[in-house]
Amino acid sequence: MGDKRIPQIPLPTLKRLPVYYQYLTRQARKGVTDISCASIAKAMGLVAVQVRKDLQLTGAVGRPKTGYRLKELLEALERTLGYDNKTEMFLVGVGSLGKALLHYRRFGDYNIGIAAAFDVSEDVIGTEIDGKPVLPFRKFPSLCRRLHVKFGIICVPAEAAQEVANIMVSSGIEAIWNFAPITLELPDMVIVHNENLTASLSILLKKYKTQHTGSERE
Amino acid sequence: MGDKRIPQIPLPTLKRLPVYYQYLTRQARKGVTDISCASIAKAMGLVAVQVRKDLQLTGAVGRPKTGYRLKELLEALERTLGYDNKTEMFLVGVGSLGKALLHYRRFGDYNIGIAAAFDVSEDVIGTEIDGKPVLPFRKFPSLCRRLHVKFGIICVPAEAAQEVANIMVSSGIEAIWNFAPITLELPDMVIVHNENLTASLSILLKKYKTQHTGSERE
DNA sequence: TCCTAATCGATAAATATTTATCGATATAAA
DNA sequence: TTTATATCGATAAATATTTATCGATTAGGA
Repeated sequence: MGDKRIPQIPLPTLKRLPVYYQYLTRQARKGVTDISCASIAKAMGLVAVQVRKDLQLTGAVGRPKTGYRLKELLEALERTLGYDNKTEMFLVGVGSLGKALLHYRRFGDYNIGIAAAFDVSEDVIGTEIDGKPVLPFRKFPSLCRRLHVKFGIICVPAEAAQEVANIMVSSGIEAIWNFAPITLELPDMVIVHNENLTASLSILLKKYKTQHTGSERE
Repeated sequence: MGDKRIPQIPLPTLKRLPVYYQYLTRQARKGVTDISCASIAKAMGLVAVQVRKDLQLTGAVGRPKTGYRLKELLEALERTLGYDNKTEMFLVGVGSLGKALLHYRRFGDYNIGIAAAFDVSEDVIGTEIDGKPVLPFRKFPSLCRRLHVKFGIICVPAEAAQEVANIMVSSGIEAIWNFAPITLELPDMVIVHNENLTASLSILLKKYKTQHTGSERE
């Protein structure tokens, strides 16, 4: 079911790589030039072997006794994660969450930008948020095709999400970052990545209760 | 490293349970009364055995031929995920993301509420967002103790996150939902759940590139 | 009433991921 | 120059997770 193509990088590793990258960027800014798996692991609450195995998948090579050259390691991560090419996205749904994402500056660090936002509400159409124009959603298909945008962000309510996704895909979008708490039904070709904040908060809640009310009573 | 307590529910399952819950709630609203693993799996892009195994961990019991009684299943999930008790949270950092979370209505569906927000900026202190007061951060410790709030949300910039987390913990917070892109160093007792939006977007990017530029050239 | 088909629950197999171990090697100190 | 040691890379072991299989059971139709 869904995409059966074998990923070159296991998903658990892929989830950790960007976090390593963030940490390593900060270390580089502090002036660190060489770094070992052990120190990375310590900072991130992991074990060294795991970090080593993850980093091996980026093609980076370290050296005995001193570890990795930080600069080389960052470059390897950038190549692996695709930060070395500019990526433009279109966002749909300029509610409070959509606005928050439009304000987010950090995406730029990874060569990712939101080119424009779309909505159906007259209240926001015509405004600009952090320099990005908010356009009427009916213009999405033509603009998407014209600018060859392949990435979409869905920030509309759950009820509207499937329809927005359908229009996105028929307009040429090939990868969707979905903040609506529903499972989108789309062709297997389309990459969907769900960001389900409520579900995520729910995990925190359960982890807490597991630890504090002991094991399930039975 | 970190918490070594064995979780009763495997993390991958725990991540899926709230998503089942969301889907099942919608089905219930549509008037569905009985539901099978096969149909749930189909809707969510999973396989039936996996859904069955996940649901078994909630204690719900299904019946041959008809599947689960939806009402019973929802109750089992609510018990398992802790939605059956009210949870109050404090949020720190009322930037655009913090505001977006304060506006989020869906947390209420799970009996989770943000009781108040805190910031150091005079621009927001004293305002109300969706009925929740924004208070000066210096009042956090006393209020936190007084109201016995155990859950904190961190929406401040990365540079300030560790300090905010420290103050949270010393004020009695026991579980933190962290939106800052850094790994917090805190006592093992404290549950931390990271919501790293940039890292997450990065995963989408990589999945896309993996599928479209084929396998790593080598 | 009897038969068929759909479904669960349990067990087992397969696969994926994490963790341990160990030899080789380069750096830095003696 | 020699030696001690931190580290990597590779391989192997352990663990966790997903997927397959199969018997038992129940609803619904013949």
